[in-house]
Amino acid sequence: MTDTQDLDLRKAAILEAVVSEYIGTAQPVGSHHVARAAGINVSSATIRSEMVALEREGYLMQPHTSAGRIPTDKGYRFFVDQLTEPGVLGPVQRQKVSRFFEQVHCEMEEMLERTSSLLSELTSYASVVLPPSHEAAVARSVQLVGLGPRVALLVVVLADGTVEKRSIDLAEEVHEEVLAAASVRLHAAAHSHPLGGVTVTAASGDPRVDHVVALALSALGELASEAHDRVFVGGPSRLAAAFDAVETVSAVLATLEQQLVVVSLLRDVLERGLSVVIGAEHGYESLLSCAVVVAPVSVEGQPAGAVGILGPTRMNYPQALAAARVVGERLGQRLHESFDPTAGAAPAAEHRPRRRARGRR
Amino acid sequence: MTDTQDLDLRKAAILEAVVSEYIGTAQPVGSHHVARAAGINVSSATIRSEMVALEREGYLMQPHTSAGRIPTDKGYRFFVDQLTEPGVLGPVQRQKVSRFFEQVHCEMEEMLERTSSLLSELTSYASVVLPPSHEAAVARSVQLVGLGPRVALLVVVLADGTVEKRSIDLAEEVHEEVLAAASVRLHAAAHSHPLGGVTVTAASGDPRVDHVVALALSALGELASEAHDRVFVGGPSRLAAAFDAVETVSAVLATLEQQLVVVSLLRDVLERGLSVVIGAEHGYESLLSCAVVVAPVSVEGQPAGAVGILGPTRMNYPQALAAARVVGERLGQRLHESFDPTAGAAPAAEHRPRRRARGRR
DNA sequence: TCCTGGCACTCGGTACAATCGAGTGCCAGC
DNA sequence: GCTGGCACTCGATTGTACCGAGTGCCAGGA
Repeated sequence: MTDTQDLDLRKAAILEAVVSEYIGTAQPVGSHHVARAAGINVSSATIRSEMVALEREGYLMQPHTSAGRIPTDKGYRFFVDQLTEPGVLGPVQRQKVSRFFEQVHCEMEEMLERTSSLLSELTSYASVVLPPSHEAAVARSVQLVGLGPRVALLVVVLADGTVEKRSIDLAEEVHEEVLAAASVRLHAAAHSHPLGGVTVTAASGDPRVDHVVALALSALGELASEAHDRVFVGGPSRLAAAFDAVETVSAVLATLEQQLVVVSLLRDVLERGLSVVIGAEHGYESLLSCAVVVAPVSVEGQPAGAVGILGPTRMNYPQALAAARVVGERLGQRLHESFDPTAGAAPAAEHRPRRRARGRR
Repeated sequence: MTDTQDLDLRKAAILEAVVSEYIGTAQPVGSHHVARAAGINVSSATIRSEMVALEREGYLMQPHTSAGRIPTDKGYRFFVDQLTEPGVLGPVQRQKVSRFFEQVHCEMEEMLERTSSLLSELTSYASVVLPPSHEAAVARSVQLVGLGPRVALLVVVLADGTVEKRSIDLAEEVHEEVLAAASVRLHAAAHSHPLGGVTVTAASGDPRVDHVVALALSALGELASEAHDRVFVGGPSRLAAAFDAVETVSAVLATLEQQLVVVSLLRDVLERGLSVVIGAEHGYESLLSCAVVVAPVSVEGQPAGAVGILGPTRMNYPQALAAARVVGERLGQRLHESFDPTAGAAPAAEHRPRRRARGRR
């Protein structure tokens, strides 16, 4: 009964009209408006009866009798899945993207941060950028630096230019030389290895060194698994404009402040292979009135984080999908060019990426 | 005429009553309410005539005839300067602060970030934490790490545990050994020197090394001056609750997103030696309806950043002042204990800091 | 059978008046 | 110089009427 897959063609057209108009106006849409919409050639009366059916099937709802209809989450879902293809960015936006990726030249973090701003600017919603996981990242350098007599800092430089660190409590006082020796051993063991899989086989002659190395290794392990719980959130201020109830804004922002929640939301979406999550589809109560559009970022086919857009459920899906996809793709290329050691390093202004052409015209 | 300094005692009492009540209720305050307030022993009629005077002198205003009065920026200013002393934190809050500083144990950035959350939680406003400037920071380690054939990363570890980095474009391909040699020279030159004042005197034998060193030095200089344009903003979601117009929220958040603006605002306030800035007193139009409370953070008497609270002009100043002051002070101590090399490093759970006692009971 | 125009009905939004009440300014009197 | 009293203002609330967008239903026509 609720077989979703195919709504009768006319119903689909009506649903599309309702969603499109509601996205634009934020006002409940009445049968007359739908009748006037392009591609609909039946009277408003007919549309009314169809709308009753759509409502019964859960695609639409009425805020109150004698008002127009607004889409339900299910309605949006159908719209996104069946009625709309990715959409294309406008020329202005496309230019913004191009210019951005031509000009940006900086550390990883700053790049992600700015990408996040870009995405937010393109769509007028908040955006989220999830950095590549460190599990697979290759260490370029590992170093122990003494901070105090009993505190050392483990500094790891990854191939992508990221630097991670962690302070280590050395229960007892440790000599500079011991630290240095440990640092050398660590560097040798970790260099060019993925962060997750560093081991030190043989013991050195000095048990004090071994002790420090062991401590550092466990810290390294923690880094590998933990450190990627960061996201870059862009343009939260635009959320205030997208909603009208101040409490909604407050609740959504509060959720966005909890990086952990955002990270797991994004990961979850990615794992489920989705690109859009609407309203209650994710489990977060505070984000009930939000939708999230996600696009993966990949470097040479390997997953390397994601970009996301967070807006009201009545967001402009085609546009958001297009923006996320394009920015995700370009970001992947950019990461590849700038940071991947196998590539030609210094990024030139113009590079037509070698294609894996995807119906983008 | 507008001599501010002294309002007649009774006027001052009335002003105080109005401000206090308005801070609590956000409703215009009428003469009857004031008459009922503690410490006021005159009739509402008398108060009315005094209020007329206060309004004429610019301390109060009426949203419309036949409404109560609300304070102007000038009114708040007088309240803060003359009518209120710092205030004391409630026991619950004080406990939160203590527990926080006992438990927190992590890198600099995370500590600042969390401090920011703490401050926001204490006050229910947004908070801002300005990290210590790097100008004076002492380098613990300087390192060059090759990322690609023509790209190297300059990694600097500071005594406070901060790590800064900057990628360097080496116009031409550079050998690992050259990089290593340059790295060693840099480290020697920079170790234990303040970031701002690193120089390399003698040339090495190898011009290629010298070239790389020169590039790195200039990058180092940039780092010293630029890198501190960061702030940690906490609890922006609470702003949504503090204002009621959604556009205000949006404007304020947008301003908060521009780190640069926030940094210069804070620095400006610090330089002017103020601890409170109200409404139009700072020059930022978008923050017209905001007030900022700032407290310096100092480590052993040296300025080391600041903490700030950003809320509506009708914020609870005594509480905010107290919170900022206490957190700023504790943060300074904490930074000292954790990161200052001259101190006893490993921070134990209980340390009665040696005081510089300040009327805190 | 399905679509359509027509019709009665619903109900939120707006406009308007009446009322209420918190608050004011002014003034005569203590 | 303070106070109580009084007339007045004006936003907020309530009630009423009305408009109009929108609905559901139905009889008639392709």
